[in-house]
Amino acid sequence: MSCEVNTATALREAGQKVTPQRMIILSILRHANGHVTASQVLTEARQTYPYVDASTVYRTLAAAKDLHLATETNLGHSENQFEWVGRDRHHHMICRGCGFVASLDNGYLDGLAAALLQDHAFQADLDHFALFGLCDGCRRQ
Amino acid sequence: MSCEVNTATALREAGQKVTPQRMIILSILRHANGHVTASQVLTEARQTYPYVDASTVYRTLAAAKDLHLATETNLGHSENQFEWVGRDRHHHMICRGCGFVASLDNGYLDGLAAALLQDHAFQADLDHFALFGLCDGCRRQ
DNA sequence: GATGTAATAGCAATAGTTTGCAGGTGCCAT
DNA sequence: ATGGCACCTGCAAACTATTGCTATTACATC
Repeated sequence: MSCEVNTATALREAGQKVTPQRMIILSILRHANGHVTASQVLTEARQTYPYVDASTVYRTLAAAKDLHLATETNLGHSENQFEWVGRDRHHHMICRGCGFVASLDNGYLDGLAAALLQDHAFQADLDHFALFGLCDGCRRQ
Repeated sequence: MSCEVNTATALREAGQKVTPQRMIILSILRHANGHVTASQVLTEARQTYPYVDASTVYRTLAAAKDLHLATETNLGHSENQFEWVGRDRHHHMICRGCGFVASLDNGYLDGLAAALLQDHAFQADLDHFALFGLCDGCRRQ
């Protein structure tokens, strides 16, 4: 089963429709291999299908986020970053001193998710977190 | 020592300047007792000092965030929420189904912060987190 | 294959946020 | 008290994101 079919099925199962625009947008996201901004997605989508609107990109990305197909993260810039949720769930540590971004394994938040579910019956979406702070170098200063 | 003096000292120690606008903005934030949006701060600030600009509010709030005097959080609406960092640090669980917001004690993230510091020498700012997910009611549906 | 319905796309308007710049101001050192 | 410098402010413009509306389209059902 190709990934396109997966995407389409996920949309349909949520009672949403599969449209060319959505498939283009989500395909771009999936093949981006990393973070992309909404405007990057828009620019690229228009190369295939010139009349894609920005609002469609935002709405599609928001829908994908709700379905856990994608994540939206503010990495400290003005534009939010979107990323396909693949097999390698991870988080980010972002140094507020030097801007350095490091990845963080999912395991660190598993315990938190379990505790929230047990104590508060709250099922947290801990797909992709941006943790701001200070890296070793900046902390010593 | 009054809180105004604390605020002014914190600014100065960071090499920043104490101006009327900044003191008004931060005073509003401090006495808001909860979340406020940038535009609420702006509106209120103008009652004291009519020519405060929105950009000044944003810049001041960003500066306060860097100094850990305030937090900025996206609670799922289009406007970000700002809050004074007082003694009662807390986090939020936000249901993506019904929008319900619940508070979460700081303790849940202490372990995470300690682990990050030990394993990655990264000092995370876990002042105020927004955790999205599903509440008990919405999860059962 | 035709049909009805609910969801989506595009457009335009609006809202929220950030940035560049020129002039003004706080504050440290003298 | 004064001078100088770095920082801050307000303005305007650019940019990012959201929303209402109408026409269109996907797709389940017949």
